[in-house]
Amino acid sequence: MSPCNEESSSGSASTSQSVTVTPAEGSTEEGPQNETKQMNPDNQALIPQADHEGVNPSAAPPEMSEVSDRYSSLVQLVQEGKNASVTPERTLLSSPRQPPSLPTGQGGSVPSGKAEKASVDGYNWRKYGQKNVKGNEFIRSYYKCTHPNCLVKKQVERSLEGQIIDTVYFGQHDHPKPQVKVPVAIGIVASIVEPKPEKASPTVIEGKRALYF
DNA sequence: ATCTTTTGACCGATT
DNA sequence: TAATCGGTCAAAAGA
Repeated sequence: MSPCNEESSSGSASTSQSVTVTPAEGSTEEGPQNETKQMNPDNQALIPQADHEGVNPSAAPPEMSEVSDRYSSLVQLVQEGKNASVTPERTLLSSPRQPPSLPTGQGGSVPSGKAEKASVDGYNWRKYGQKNVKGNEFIRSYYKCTHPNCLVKKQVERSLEGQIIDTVYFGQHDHPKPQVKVPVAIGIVASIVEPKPEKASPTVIEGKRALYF
């Protein structure tokens, strides 16, 4: 019954994924250095952007060799034509010196306690795993959206210092952001639920694949 | 009582 | 074929 049946008890990530670089969702407040890579895990979540192949980052420039190997792998998968319905969205908070004091989770490593139930992206996440990757250089945390019918996942990669290196979203939410009760004063500054077309319009920004590092 | 985080183990993919 | 890496599961503990 669980909507998240994509991962059958056997490990291994769903392989289908297409790279679509989109503007960071929370970038509104995160800053210009954010990047959001989003990929769609497997089934629904994303609208097949068949017509977007033209802008597919698969055109990854050779110079991008500096890009994280993971991203390269993703691009590779896409190029191989694995599945065109995945949209990886990476949010790079890699500002080399992002003070670990952002509102929730995203900005600051939360070593313990509720990490980022409602992160800057406005959704609720549940952590289901953590791994040291890239030679223990980074700690990658795995989150799932807690919404009943939402298959969206995200990976948050942190450095050993706790700084967020990047955030990768898998899939798109097909539900509105959970209503967050905020003081009116704050509500004025930040509208929680924006009319932003979450999935209706797949923001595909090709030129934005610039990945940092 | 419920939900989330933590952590080790398992399994598949890749090299 | 074996080793390594990466992603997820599941039990336990804490809030």
